[in-house]
Amino acid sequence: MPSDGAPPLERFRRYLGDQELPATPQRLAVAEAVCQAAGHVSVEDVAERVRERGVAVGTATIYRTLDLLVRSGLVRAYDFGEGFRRFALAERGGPWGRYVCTSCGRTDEFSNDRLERVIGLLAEEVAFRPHHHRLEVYGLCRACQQEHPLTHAR
Amino acid sequence: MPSDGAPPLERFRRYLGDQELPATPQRLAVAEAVCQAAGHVSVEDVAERVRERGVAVGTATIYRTLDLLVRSGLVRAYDFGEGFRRFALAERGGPWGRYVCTSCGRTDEFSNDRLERVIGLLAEEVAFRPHHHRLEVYGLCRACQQEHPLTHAR
DNA sequence: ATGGGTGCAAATCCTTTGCACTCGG
DNA sequence: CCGAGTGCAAAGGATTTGCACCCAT
Repeated sequence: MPSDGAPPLERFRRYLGDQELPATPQRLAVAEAVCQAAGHVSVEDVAERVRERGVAVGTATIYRTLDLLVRSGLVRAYDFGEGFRRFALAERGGPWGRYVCTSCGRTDEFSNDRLERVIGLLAEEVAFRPHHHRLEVYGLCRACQQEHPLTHAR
Repeated sequence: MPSDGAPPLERFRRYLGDQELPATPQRLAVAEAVCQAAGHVSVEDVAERVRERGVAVGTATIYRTLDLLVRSGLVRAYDFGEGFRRFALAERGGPWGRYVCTSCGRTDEFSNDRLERVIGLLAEEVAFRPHHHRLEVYGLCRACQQEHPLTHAR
């Protein structure tokens, strides 16, 4: 149910309406900040974006609104092991896989239909109904395969 | 290079030797606690296990030793979004996938050769050399598909 | 004696919570 | 006037760090 044809912000408005929650300027500003961001934003990123648009929103409200966005299914929370969470629009068809270089830390996103299909089939075998998934592949990126023979990162 | 035929503790000893680091009783106790644990242990779990064996180890040392274990490649750190990290032996052939029920929170581990092969092939296409990977599939477990039409969890 | 490892406690950092204030109805 | 949403600051938890102490070399 997280996705249909309407623009993200409109969907959020609708969600708020359904839940009998007021669509305050702060909530909309936070939602807009996350929706217009390219990748996975941190709470700090959101605060910065919101501030740039001239809207003052307290940290607590940002966290509370992100929670709403996640509950609404519009946004998804990620934990990349950085010690804090990131948030991103839960676009249907968006990338759900990442290559993480354990040497330089650089990451690259991807997604693949065949892989997705295999995952779905496997889930079906154990009667699990998948909603979405996330794959992290750790290893060495092209550049680091030649340099550093071995290094690690937090 | 994380895996060969030797028992885990022995490999850790070897790693410490290679790095010119002393194999102190605390380090070995922590390593043993993680190696003998069945699943993914938290720092608190480790502290408890170590204490049960009558060895006194400070929290800081547990964290420092876990860091060493991760660097050695023997142990892997996981972040299941619980707000703290878990650690587990990086066994070759161990499960690397998880079904996470977004309704009841229950998880189930798995791994699959075919899937692994597809992942390897995809990585090869972009010249990424995978070392290990982790797949998280979110959705509804068999039980929750019937009850709660929709619920969410942190 | 010397360098490193440890343990304790203080310090950090992200996130949540308590509470008084404000605004719209 | 009332209830909900906010912002601030304090609280909470996990993890890291500073520093004195202790041990093995």
